[in-house]
Amino acid sequence: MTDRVVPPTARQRRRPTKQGIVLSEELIVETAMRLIEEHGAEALSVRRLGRALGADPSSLYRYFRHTDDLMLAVADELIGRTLRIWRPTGYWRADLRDLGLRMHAGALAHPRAAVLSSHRVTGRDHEIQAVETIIGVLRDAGFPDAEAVRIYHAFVDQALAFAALDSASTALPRPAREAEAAVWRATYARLPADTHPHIAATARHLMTDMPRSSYPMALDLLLSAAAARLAEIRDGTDT
Amino acid sequence: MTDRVVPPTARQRRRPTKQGIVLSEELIVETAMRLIEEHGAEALSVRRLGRALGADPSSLYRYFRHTDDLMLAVADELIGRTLRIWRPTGYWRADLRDLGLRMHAGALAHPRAAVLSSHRVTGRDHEIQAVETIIGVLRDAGFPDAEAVRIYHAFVDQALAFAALDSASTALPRPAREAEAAVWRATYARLPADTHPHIAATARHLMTDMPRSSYPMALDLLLSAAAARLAEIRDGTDT
DNA sequence: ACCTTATGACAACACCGTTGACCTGTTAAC
DNA sequence: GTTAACAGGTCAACGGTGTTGTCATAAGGT
Repeated sequence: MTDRVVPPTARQRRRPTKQGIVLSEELIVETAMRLIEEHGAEALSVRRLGRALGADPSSLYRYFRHTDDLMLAVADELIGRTLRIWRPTGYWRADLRDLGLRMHAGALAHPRAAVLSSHRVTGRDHEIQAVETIIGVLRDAGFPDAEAVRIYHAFVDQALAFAALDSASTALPRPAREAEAAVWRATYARLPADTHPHIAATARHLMTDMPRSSYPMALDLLLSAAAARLAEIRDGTDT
Repeated sequence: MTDRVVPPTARQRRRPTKQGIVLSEELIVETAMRLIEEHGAEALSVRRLGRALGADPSSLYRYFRHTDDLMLAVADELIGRTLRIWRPTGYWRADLRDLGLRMHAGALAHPRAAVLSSHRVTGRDHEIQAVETIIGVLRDAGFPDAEAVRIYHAFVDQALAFAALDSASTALPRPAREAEAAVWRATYARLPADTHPHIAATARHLMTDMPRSSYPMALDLLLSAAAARLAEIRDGTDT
């Protein structure tokens, strides 16, 4: 290995693969996202990606230092796509609710990117734009700076965290999912009321609620708590 | 492969490994947890676990059908340990806050178990006990059944989701973590106010808040939203 | 003492990420 | 045009992974 690492943006001398395709960072990221969306997150490997691109796996290391680097590029593209289809209305709570649901939906297919982008800073364009936008919504709504940052942080992490969590269950093959439901019925729905009164009393609700994602509920709770804080702040300031 | 699968609880004929140790489900789970806690979640592999136990890796498949099965056993043991050191005081909000923090802390070292236990039902003792306990706290506080289940679900998933998310950053080696902080300083702290006014205005807060886990904030938001709902419910019922 | 069989061991399969060495087409300079 | 440099694609290998088919043997019941 001489340098191998990535020359940044200006590549010249692009030579086509044996199979005739010309690599580029965008093409690689697009192909990776397509593979993930079509065959699930765990179906992405450097070798499979190389095969899909018609290139030797090791070629990709001319563009990304490791797989994490590639996933960070995927994450930034994901942020970009999400922001692009989001239209703020000016009502902060509705806007954040919409954005949260969109982030969750987008990240659901890309859990690895979601986890990475929560603790790695890419410093890429889309990421910066997202931070600016969300903090802007909160500050414009009237949250003081420190509070805006804390709510921003909880909001983003919650969307990403639930997406990563929920992706594990949506990735489960259908028969396995039905097996899970069967365990619920076989175990929890049959616990006697004298040893497990609370489960027995709520078994009906458990069986309908547990197979669904709890993210919408968690999001609404977060937003209404934020609204309550904002009301307090306004009262305290105005009066 | 004849049957291989797991004979349930009653094993007879236990024969020691070549290195003289006698396997058992508990010993395997304990050893797995020890390995994870000592060397990180990604350090656990069937082969390493076998080595640590003084057994051939394939022997473990007499006790667990796949790695997920093992992780589910780890998850149940984790729930057990967490519940065991938790002492409810009777104040639902304080109790749930304490439990949430403990679950988060416990699962932080076992992210894979956390993710699995959120969407796979083990039906094991500790899991059942945890469900009964938490729903009990909520119902005793006065939440109606449907609401208690929804809040339970959001509460548990939030603790597990943030644990899985946060574990990725705590697992990061120290130099890498410092590199992240450097990116924050180099990129976000220097964005000019005319193009990125909100980031510029809050840069100071971002730099102190972002490296920390947002789970405590998210937990408090969830609990205060729940408290507000409870107050509404009580008012609506009483008056 | 024998027979059955549960259970541990072995070897193999098909993957994985990553890297050092090599080779060649493209480009820029002459 | 010719040539020389080198970016970037390719090859082969390393050391890992989960998992399974087959075999051998010690433990337990009779």
